[in-house]
Amino acid sequence: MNKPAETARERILTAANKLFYAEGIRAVSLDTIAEKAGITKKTVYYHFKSKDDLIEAYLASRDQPNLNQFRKWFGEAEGELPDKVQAIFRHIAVSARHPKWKGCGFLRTAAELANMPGHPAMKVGAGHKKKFEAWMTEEFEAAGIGSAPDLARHIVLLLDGAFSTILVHRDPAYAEAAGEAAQALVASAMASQAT
Amino acid sequence: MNKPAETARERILTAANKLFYAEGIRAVSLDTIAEKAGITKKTVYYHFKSKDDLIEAYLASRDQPNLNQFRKWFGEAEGELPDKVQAIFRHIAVSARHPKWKGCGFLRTAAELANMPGHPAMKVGAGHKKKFEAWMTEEFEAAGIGSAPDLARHIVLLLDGAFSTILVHRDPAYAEAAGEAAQALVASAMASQAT
DNA sequence: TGAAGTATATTCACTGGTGAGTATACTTCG
DNA sequence: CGAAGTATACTCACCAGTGAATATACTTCA
Repeated sequence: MNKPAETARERILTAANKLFYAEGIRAVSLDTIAEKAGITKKTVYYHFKSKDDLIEAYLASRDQPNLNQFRKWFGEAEGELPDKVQAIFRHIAVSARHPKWKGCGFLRTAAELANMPGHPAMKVGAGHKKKFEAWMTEEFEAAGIGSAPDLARHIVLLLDGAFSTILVHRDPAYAEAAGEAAQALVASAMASQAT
Repeated sequence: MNKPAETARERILTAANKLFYAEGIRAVSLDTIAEKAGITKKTVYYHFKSKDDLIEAYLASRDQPNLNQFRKWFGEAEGELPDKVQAIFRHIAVSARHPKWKGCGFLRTAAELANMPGHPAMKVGAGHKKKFEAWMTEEFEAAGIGSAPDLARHIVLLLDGAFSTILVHRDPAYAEAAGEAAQALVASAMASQAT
């Protein structure tokens, strides 16, 4: 009945999350992950077929938590729709000030695996981004915006642009700028929509 | 009087360009680069202090060519300022259809080196992106747009967003969408500017 | 002029270390 | 018992970087 708090599999995933995100996919060995999880490499291979399999599981484990985070930022924001969208970017700017922030794990993994388009982790990453875009589309449709899919895509572009440029310049101001552009685009789409 | 066409150093850089861009920084060994360049690894170390040094040189060698490409696309485009900006995105969409296209080398390198913010290659990458932003600012200022720096930054965000999302989804349509958003932002900035 | 010296450029063969993945044996508990 | 889970100890390939030697070309000065 005593809870060891975490199974071996969970400890592996926790360690993989931290290390893959902090250092990058190819920079981290399974030896390092096993050591951090407090088990041996063979146990990693018992729970995961290969390193690629673990990479996929790492991204899959971030899918829902990340989406929920965005939903929370959006939902709890004050103001109208444009402000709620902008709030997402404001929160990213805040996150990006933490020293451990290293951009978007999905985007960075996609960059590292660019030469393996069929990699299962790439599909998880693409699925994650699609879900975000679909959610934005829903929100815009609910607000009666006609060009909801186009607008959602523009927001996605600004969001991923913010992740990338902040990482290059180490300057969260790019998230603020993206938030302003997003706010303007949403406001403009609402204005051109007769009520 | 016979021309050996390329020095060893140039051959190394050419090989590094192709391999680093195609496979990623950490995925490519100096053995592979040396082999592709038709020389010995030790010769690589004669011309470059370390792998990190070669990575830096690789990015530096892409700085001007990439900027010139953007300038050419912009300069040769028909139409007004918004259309010229949009043309950049249209050309990216075309490029992204080539099978060898793997996104922006600067962005992907930044993603791989996210855990080494002080890496010299990161500075080269940041400098490259800053130059693009500065050039856009100039163009907008020349057109009499008051908020030129803000607008330039928004274009940068859309551009890097396009690079990232195309890579994730393997879908050049994101460049078209970004181009439309960029076109709209520029047109809007021009409209709100009294002539 | 030409021999001796020096800088440039390159090779072969190697090292110490790490990487992914595995063969086999031990443990623990239903 | 026997299956699930874990450990020890290993293989084999690769990788960043180096030591020692060599070839080539450019000085310098007797």
